[in-house]
Amino acid sequence: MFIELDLQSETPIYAQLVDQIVEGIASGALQPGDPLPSVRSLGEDLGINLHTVNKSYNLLKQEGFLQVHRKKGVIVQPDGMPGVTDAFEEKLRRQLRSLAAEAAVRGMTEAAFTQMSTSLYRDTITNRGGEQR
Amino acid sequence: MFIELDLQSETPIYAQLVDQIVEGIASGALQPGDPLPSVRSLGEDLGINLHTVNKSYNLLKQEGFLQVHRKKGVIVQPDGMPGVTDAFEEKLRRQLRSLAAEAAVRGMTEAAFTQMSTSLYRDTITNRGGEQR
Amino acid sequence: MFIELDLQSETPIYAQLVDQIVEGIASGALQPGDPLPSVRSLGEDLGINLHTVNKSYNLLKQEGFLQVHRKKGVIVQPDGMPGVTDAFEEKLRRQLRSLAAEAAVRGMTEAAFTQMSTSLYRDTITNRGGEQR
Amino acid sequence: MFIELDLQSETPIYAQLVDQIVEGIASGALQPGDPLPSVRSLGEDLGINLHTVNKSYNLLKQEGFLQVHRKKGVIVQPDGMPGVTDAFEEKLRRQLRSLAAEAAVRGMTEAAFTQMSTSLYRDTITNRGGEQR
DNA sequence: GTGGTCTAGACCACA
DNA sequence: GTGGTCTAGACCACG
Repeated sequence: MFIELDLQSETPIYAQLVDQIVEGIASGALQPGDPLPSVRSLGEDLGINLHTVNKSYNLLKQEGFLQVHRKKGVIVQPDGMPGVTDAFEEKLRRQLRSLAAEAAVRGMTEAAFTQMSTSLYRDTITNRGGEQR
Repeated sequence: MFIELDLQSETPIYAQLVDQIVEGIASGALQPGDPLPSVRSLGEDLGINLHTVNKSYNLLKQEGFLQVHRKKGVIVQPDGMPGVTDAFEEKLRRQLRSLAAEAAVRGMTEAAFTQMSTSLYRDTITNRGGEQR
Repeated sequence: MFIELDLQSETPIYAQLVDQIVEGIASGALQPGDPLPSVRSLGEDLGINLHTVNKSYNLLKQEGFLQVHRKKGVIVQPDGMPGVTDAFEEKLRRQLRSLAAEAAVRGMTEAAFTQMSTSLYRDTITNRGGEQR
Repeated sequence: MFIELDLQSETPIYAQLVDQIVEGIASGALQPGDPLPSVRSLGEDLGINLHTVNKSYNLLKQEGFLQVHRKKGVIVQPDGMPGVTDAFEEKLRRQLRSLAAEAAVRGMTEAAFTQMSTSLYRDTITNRGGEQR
């Protein structure tokens, strides 16, 4: 597994898990249709409570990133990922604004900020072979 | 006052306040040396408890954005804002990575993501006379 | 518990608690990785409010002496204590200078002052097996 | 005047003033019998409230470091400084213990700590020509 | 059950 | 009147 959790972090474990799975999909490490470990086995692997894993899976299902199949178990959404919803754009705006403001106050230039955003975007999709829409 | 809080939001009130003050500094609405309202009056204005305001002020003091002056009360840091610390860069990286990943998965292009980052950065510093690029 | 508070003292309770915990770590009574009581139980034990305990814990967390672990609760920093930071050296200097000055004015000799410093340093690390000199 | 105040400091202004005057006496800059500025003029010089100066002077009078003469005004104690009282020794112990503990935890050696104490003691009495009891 | 957050009301030191 | 401290009681997210 490519998942790393920081138990000292302020961000809840379930949220870290959600993030890492999304990053896994973005990078191509997880392809549409790919199966995910069962709640129980992943919980064991990571040394965390299975309720926590469950919470992450449920959130990702609600968002449309995962599907829960009665037979195949939990798999990565095979029928196309959800697009840019209003809710997401709103969240993106809010967080970017906050980060940009602090960056500006700390003297980070626009160029540096933009550069960082771009390079982090690129990093996340490294393994996808550029089949970017 | 230019501060707007969403009391229903899941992000803590004190964190929203912190953000808004930082954005105020970034935009130039709050200049170095400017006094901030007392915890009591701001709390009253915003309809929140003074302890909540206090928590925000203290966080900003720790970060070096505010000073508690024995005569002037709470003021915006007059002696130069803190630079880009390791801690901030780390936070920036972590959050940008997470946002970029979800954006990519949802089909937002690199150009769109970069564009959004840049424009939000610009928005935050509109009132500052562009003495930062 | 080895903690004694003087509720009548002019030094805030939370500061006394901070001191005592640091002394506990120095003496070896608290080892890296050791769990601390929950804010509730310690508060009850000491007859103080849990928020006061919380404040102490948070200060110690900021300084890097404690960690808030999502599974183990609050524990003594297991990954190496913070070193001699500029801020600490500054504080040390300021306080020692003040104490030394008053001691000198009151006729305490350099030898007596030095002797007292040394012996108090030794006292604090008695139980640590001398792996620090 | 050799007095410097830090209005951003956590230590109250009156306490800083007390400290600096004691250090002045320790260093010999203020000799027994020397007059101190009036409450009013010192307050003006330092840009602080005269009540604050008053508080400092009163504390120092209580401790026996100053005398208030009806004619000469405020002067440095000419009839011998107060010795090492129980209260002072207690205060000294408490603060040194606290500092020593934190120093030890941060990895400062006994030698370094002792060295620092000694050198700060020496610094305070530099200008006194060694007429140390 | 844990820490985090928020509210509320009170006292005090400080300036 | 200001911030700092302490107490108290409540709700919530987390695991």
